[in-house]
Amino acid sequence: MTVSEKSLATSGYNIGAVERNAGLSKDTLRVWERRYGFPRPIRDEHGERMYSEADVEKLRLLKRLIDRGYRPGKIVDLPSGDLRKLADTLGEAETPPALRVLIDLVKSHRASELHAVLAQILVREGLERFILDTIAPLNYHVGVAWMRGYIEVYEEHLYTEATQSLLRGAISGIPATDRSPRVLLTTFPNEQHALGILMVQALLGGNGAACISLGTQTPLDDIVGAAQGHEVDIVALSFSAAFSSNHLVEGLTELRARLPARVSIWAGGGNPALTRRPIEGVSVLGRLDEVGAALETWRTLRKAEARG
Amino acid sequence: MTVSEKSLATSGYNIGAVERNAGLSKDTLRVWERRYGFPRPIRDEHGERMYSEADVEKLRLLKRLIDRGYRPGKIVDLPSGDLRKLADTLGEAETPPALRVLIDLVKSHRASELHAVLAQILVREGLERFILDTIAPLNYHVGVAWMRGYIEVYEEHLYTEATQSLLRGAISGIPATDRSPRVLLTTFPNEQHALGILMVQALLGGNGAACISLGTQTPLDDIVGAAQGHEVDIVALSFSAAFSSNHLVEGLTELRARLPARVSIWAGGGNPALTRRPIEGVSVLGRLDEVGAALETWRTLRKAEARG
DNA sequence: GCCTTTGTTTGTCCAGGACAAACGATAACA
DNA sequence: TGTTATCGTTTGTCCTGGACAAACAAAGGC
Repeated sequence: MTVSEKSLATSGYNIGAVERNAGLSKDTLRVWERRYGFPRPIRDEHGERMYSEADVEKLRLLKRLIDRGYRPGKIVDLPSGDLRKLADTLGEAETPPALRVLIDLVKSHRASELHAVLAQILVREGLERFILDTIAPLNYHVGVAWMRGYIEVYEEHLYTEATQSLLRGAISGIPATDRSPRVLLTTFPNEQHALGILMVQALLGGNGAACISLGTQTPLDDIVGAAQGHEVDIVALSFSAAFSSNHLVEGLTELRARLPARVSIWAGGGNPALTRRPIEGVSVLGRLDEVGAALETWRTLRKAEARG
Repeated sequence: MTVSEKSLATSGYNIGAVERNAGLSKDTLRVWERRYGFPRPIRDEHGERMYSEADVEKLRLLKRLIDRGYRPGKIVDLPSGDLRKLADTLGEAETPPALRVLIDLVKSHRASELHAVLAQILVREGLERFILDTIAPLNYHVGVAWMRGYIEVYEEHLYTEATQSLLRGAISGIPATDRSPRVLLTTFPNEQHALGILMVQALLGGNGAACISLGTQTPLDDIVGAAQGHEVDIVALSFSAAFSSNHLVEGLTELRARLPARVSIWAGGGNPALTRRPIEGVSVLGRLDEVGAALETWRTLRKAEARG
């Protein structure tokens, strides 16, 4: 009898299955049981934990709230209903009707229609306005909708796919250039959100910079290696709200120390740590619409240096 | 002293980093140390394991060989050199000159040139042949080159970006359809490789199937939810060689149990566990060129069912 | 030959202790 | 008033060493 057959037969989850399903490590699950008394799964004939469907459901809710800043000790004793209400009241901003229509397309699983409508907007408004006025705010509101439980994880995945597809299509339409600056785009390990660097790549490419994207999750060593190998002028990194603030500060500080001074570092994205305290030698792009200006500034400065 | 400063100073990996890097669980790493005496990492000032670069390197080699059917106890004592020789004889095929040229472009950081050459091949050969004859074998050989240390992580990232960009561009050019089957494409959590599902999406889309991609790393629950929400006929999953064999079998078994019988499951990718033992109710696509045939088979069967 | 049984290997689970990093509150300072 | 240090609390990850089921290999019986 295999493990999964066993868990199916008794209709419960073993600790490994819960780790996969709820996204909480085995160590965490055991230590929560010890400290908070939840979850307290029944044991099978060999003393191994068997979690119920309700346990896993509540663990998922807890994980969602903790990701948004709640602390386990404060909410672990609340019943599932209260947790659900809490998740509902999290998002504050009203969604504008134009975006609401798009989110409803996501919600009703009309993937191809969503893609078509977005493509239409892209053609009508042009790449830059499309990103600044549609995709960036839409990202935010999809995030809010997800947090409220209004859309499911898989619906958010669907949205991300559609957007990525459009952006990559638009980027590949930008003619290659050797104009400076050369910009390396990526994220640190554990940062999975690719949309940030795609948007920046599109904006920079549209302004004639030479972009080299490494996708997400490049180890620090390799960022340094790539910056040297490709002889870039700027390393641009994106940080979503979920990324650990400390890792952000430590990572950027270490990167700054290891890159030659002539290579600029740009950091952007929705992470609050970016606006908390400046990091020496790192430029923070608070919003996407600052990208164009930052590029102009860089070119002006470099020209002045060349002259002086 | 922070984690990254610490890791910078002593230049080692903690056990969590090794788990991510070599794909062996913490439990496994500890029990190997207890049983085989390898790896025997030094300890930091708090008694925590600090693995060396060489340890991680050898662990990666071991993992690769074990995935191919070798048993830990038999090979763990061999020196890295012998393991490498063993691994070399596994990846039997010589890299054909045509692919060699492409890999050398990766190696010499000529990103735009690589993109241009690939785009040329795509136009000349058509999407299906491009994928089957160029991208699929190239993927394999880039993987081998990385394993042998011939190319760096960031060079592999660069290759992945170029390929993704081309494939997504091609996919977005495929007109939307409502022809059956409806196929949901994604990967399990911890499986980050997106190229597998992109290639399948391109092949299926080219054959008139309606594809819905969720990107990578969709939790099991959400795969089930998406399959229902989108009313799909087939759920297609991709598994790279690095994905844990145990999680693969358990995950697929659980998914099979939770999806209605009328929904087919297709599994593909380079993971050796797929070809080791069949999983009931799961179709394994050993190679990409089986996708077309599998699609035909599905349509024939469905037509027969409708008649009978 | 093939199927069952028995022995060995191997990965995952367990308990309960420890501690660094993250967090939050309070105090000191500009 | 607002911003930076200090200190206690919370929380996740790591530790040890034991146990055992599942996977695998080898030997036995039909």
